[in-house]
Formats: sequence, C-alpha cells, structure tokens
Amino acid sequence: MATIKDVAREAGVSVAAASLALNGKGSLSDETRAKVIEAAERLNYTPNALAKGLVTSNKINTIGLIIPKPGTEFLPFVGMDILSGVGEVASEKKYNMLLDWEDSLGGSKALDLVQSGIVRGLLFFLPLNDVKTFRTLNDLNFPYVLMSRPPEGVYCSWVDVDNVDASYQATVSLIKSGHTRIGFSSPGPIDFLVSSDRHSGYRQALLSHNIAYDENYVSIGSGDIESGKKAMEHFLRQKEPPTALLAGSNLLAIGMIESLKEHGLDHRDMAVITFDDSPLAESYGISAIHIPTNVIAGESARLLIKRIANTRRTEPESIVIDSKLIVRNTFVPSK
Amino acid sequence: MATIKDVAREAGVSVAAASLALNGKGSLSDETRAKVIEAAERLNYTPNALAKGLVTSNKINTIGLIIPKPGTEFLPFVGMDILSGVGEVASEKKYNMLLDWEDSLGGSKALDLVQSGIVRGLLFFLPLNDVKTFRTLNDLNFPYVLMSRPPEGVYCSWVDVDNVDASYQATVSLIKSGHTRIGFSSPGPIDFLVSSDRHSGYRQALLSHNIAYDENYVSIGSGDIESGKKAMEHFLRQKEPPTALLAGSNLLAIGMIESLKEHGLDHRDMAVITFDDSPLAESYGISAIHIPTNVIAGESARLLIKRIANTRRTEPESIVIDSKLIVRNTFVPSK
DNA sequence: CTGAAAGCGCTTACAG
DNA sequence: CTGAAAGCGCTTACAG
Repeated sequence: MATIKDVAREAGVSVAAASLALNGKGSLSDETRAKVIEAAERLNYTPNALAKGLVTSNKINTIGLIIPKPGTEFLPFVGMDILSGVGEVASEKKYNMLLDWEDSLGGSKALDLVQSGIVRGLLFFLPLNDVKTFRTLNDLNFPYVLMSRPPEGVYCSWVDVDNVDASYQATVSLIKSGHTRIGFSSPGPIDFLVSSDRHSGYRQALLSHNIAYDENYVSIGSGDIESGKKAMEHFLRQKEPPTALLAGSNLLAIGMIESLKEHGLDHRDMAVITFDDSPLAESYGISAIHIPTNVIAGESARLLIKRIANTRRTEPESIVIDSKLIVRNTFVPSK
Repeated sequence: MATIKDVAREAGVSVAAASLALNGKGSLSDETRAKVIEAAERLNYTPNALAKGLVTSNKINTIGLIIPKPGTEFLPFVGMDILSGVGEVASEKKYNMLLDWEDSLGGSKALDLVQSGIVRGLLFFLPLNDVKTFRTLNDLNFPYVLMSRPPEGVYCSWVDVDNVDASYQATVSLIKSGHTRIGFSSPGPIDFLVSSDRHSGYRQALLSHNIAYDENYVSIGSGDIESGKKAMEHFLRQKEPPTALLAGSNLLAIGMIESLKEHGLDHRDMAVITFDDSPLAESYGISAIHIPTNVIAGESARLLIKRIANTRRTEPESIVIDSKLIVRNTFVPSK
C-alpha cells in the first residue's frame, strides 16, 4: 500500500504539500496539485482512514450489531425492526452502526471486531448460545448488551420481553376460551433461548390448568412457511388434533393456515396465535403476541451507549419490555 | 476524554506499562497491573479505536451501505436480500459493513461517512434522486456503486436489472393472454427511478400493442398492504375496471388481493403480477417478476471492492442482471 | 507558494 | 519486571 510519503516522493514535493493537494486545501500552484494527484493515481494511493481519522475527528463512535444471518428464516419484519430501532438511537447519539453476523467458518466475528478496535460496543440479537464469546467480553470489560435473556452462566446487560410470561398468558387465554388441546410449534430448536422460554411458558400454563403436556402437540422446525405446512400436517395426523396452536413465527403461522385451507378447514377448526406481530399477521387476521422489537432494539442501543460512555465497571442492567396479545379473527373460542 | 497517558500518570507507571496492563500482555507484576486498571476505571478511560487500529491492523476495510429507512414501506424481504448479498461478499473480502440511511434532518450521512474517513467506499440502494451527493463523490473520486440505474446527469457505476424491460415483458405477457385493460400500481412517486422505469416499460408495452394508455388505470401510493387495498378500490370504481394489474410491491399485491376478496372477487376476475418475488408472493400464489436482489447486492459489493482496490481513475462500469417472470395461479388468461 | 516539525493516541521491540 | 523511544499515516499551524 502506497502512503502519502510515497506520493510526495513520487511527485517531488513535501508530505504536507501532498496532503494539501489531495484534500483540495491550502494554496498550492495548479501545477503542484496536478503533479500530486497524478502521482497518487500512478501509485494507486488510497488514504489510510485510521490515520486520517486519528488526526481529524480523533474518535470513532461505532457500535456493532450482530444478528443471525439474514434470510427468509430470520423473520424479515423483525429484522427491519431491529435495524430501525438500533439505527434510530445510534443516529441520535452520533454513533455509526456496523452490521455483521457469525458465519459458519468458526472464529468469532464479534471478537474480531473488538480486537480490531473498530467498535466501541456490541449488540447481540438472537445470538447462538455462545457463552465463550460473552465470557471473553466480560473479561475484557468490553461493553455489550443482549436483545434477549442471557444464556445460562452469562452475567450481562440485556433487554427483552418476558417470553415465558407472554407465552403463558397467550396459552391461558386459549384455555379460558375453552381449548384443552393446544399445540406449540417452535421455529427453532428448543434450546434456543427464545424458544425455550416460550415453550416453558406454554407448558406451565397447561400444567397450572391441569392439562397434561403432550409431546405430540409440540412440533419443532424452522421459521418459514414450508415448515408451518409440515407442522400442520403433523398436527392433523394426530388422533385428536389440537384445536388451537401457538406458532413461533409469522411465516410459520401462515404456512399452518395455508395448510389448513388445503384440508378444507379454517380458523374455526384451529385457532392460531403467532409470536411476533407484523403487517402480515394483521393482513392475515392472525392473533399475535405483539413484541415491540423496535423498542427492544432502541432500548438496547441506549443502554449500550450509556455503558460505553461510562466504563466504570458497573453492574449489568436489564430491562424488561411489555408484550401484549392482540386478538384477531383466527383466535376463536373452541367449538 | 482520558488517554493512556493520563492513565499511566494516574497509576504512576510508564505509558508502555499501562498499555501492556490494559491489554493483558507482557509480564507485569500483578500489583502494577491492578494499579493501572484501577486508574483506568477511575478516569473512565476508553481506548481510542483509531489510534489502536492505526498501530495494529493499520487499515480499516469498511464499506458503507446506504438504504432507505427500514420499515414496513421498504419491503422487508428485499431489505434482507440486500443485507445478505452485500454482507456475504464483504465478509469474503474481509470488509466490514456499515449500515445507514439518510434521515430527514437534511445534510448527507453519506458525505459525513466519507468525510470521517471511516468508509472506503459506498453502496446505495434505492437512493433519493440525490444528484448533488453523487456529484460530490465524483469530484472526490470516491468509490461508490448504485444498486439501481443512476439518476439523470450522474455518471457512475451501477448494478441493476433492466426495469423497463422487465415491466415491458410482464405487460406483454398479460396482453398475449388476452388482457387489454391492464392497470399499474406504483409503490412510490413515478419520479423514483425504479417506479419511473417500470411505468415506462408498462406504457411502452401498451402502446406497442395499440392499447391506449389510460391514467385511470394507474395508481400511485406507498408500498404497504393498506395502500394496495386503496388502489384496488380505485380500480374497481372505474366504469370498466382493469382485468389485470401490475403491482409495484408484494405487500401492495397482497393488499389488492385482500380487497378483491372483500368484494367477493378473486384472481379470475383480476390477474395480478407483482414486482419482486418473495416467499410471501409464493405463498399467496402471486405471479411475480423475480428480481434477484441478493445477486444485485453481491455484484455491487464486488464491483465496489474492486474499485476501492484500484483507485486509478477508471471509467464507471455497469452490470445488468437478468430478471424473470414467474407465473403462478393469480396470473390467468382474461375471461 | 512550499517545507520541516509537531502531534493525534496507541503498541511494540529494545534496553536495562 | 519496567521505561524510553520509535513509529503507525496522516494533518495542520508555523516559518520561510
């Protein structure tokens, strides 16, 4: 990589003159300026952002946002909410937002970012149960906030809804409407934090109302439409299919309803409540547990930036955001 | 802001020792290490990322991605495709991805990013017709690539599908199926680049098949479901409603179909083709002009990184990606 | 109109 | 085990 020194030498001027010419500042002769620019192009010179930044702005306020790899699996609406929630606050506080996700190659992108010194704090959405990374961050006293309850054994700041309770309440409302055969479909392995919490809220609601927990009423897949169809097939195959379902994602719920239609059935045969509300759920008339993702994202960013500004080794903080059940027409009393 | 010098002074050690202590390196006595860490906390010290980066990695490979403000208007699936397309290539080439959008406060975030030296190149998706920003970037010879045909008067690198042609082909296929009353609904003002191209492809197809262009068959709104419903209301209000529609976005199309249902009609009464394919369009059975957004995104990133690596003032390049019409059951011959 | 020098905040050999 | 010094690549007063 050519440096400004190389350019100056090549152009036969001082480093200062080269800098001035390259930035269109100072009063240089057109000739000098031209010589420098030409030399820069010849050497394929690109200025070093770090050095430039060090000497000009003298600081770089960037937070890193680590999300799951974007795709259809990762519910698009939720993704957009995360981005806008974090982005809004970042922008307000004059922070840049670096976006990244772990790839499967191993190694921790998050730790690399920290190492490179490019980010001053990290925000994690739906992280893998990556206890090791979090432990390392703790050791370094590096600021980070999870947009989810932390995994077992990790002591850190986080912002989330109470997924256990949300799931519990939704299940109870189904029970109160007269449903006793209630299914649960998870968009990911139960040992994902979110899935695990929602599953246990569901289970607790059943047990506390003297309804036996039945493994046949639980389906585990991914979060897409296809997976919803498969789940519905599974449920309908039971001797006594459930009369109501908790769907782990919007697309899952849509797949289920599509499959229901294909069987000549509709929401009167099977009530559906989905986790995560979205324009899609609204359009489909699916009852939803509204989780204000953009608020979670915004508050996490706010908390992170607060912690960056204050490096005193303070106790982790956590914020629990309210969720609420929105009843639409696919949530109907049991026949 | 406290610097490492302050910390060293406060701890009564040399700057070098402070650095070593803070990074857990070298062989220092536990006592020294503790003194330094304590001093750092007392002074609320946070290391300067720029200086650290300058001395360690010595360069910062970051590209900035400027998108419209995320929200329901900005079709979520497209957004995720952009992110994954750019992210994939960035990651492969060891570049970080900075995400941002213009806010309404005026001033150009893009230019700020360039100024701060934090990004080495810029990628624009669906930019406003911001000719001034692009001109400034040209003057600075700063690398950038548009994921769309450039606006009038801007000479730069870009990657996109041929929206005029895609729209033309879709319209022609409707005409060939026997439709003559064909509507067009735009998710944004026609002077948006994309909308404008699609509108003119639509119009050209009509004219070249001797079908009169009728303003009543054109609706302009936003890209959400609600807007789709309104558009459909508008079309149904016509004396002779269209028998086929080009919808500018998936959500728009869904809104239209919902509205159609509310009127007791279905796809046999009104064929719908939507721009942008997605799992949603697939699930709804909506015919779609599949635009490989992730490919556009990936190729843009690749082109940008190539241009960053080679600052020689080279001619702008452009890449046109193929789109294709995917026929599903809401695209039916005219009755 | 241009050059020599100081300095941005940090890290890392190198002496001691 | 610790300190003094050089250097990362740049910019900006300050002399001339």
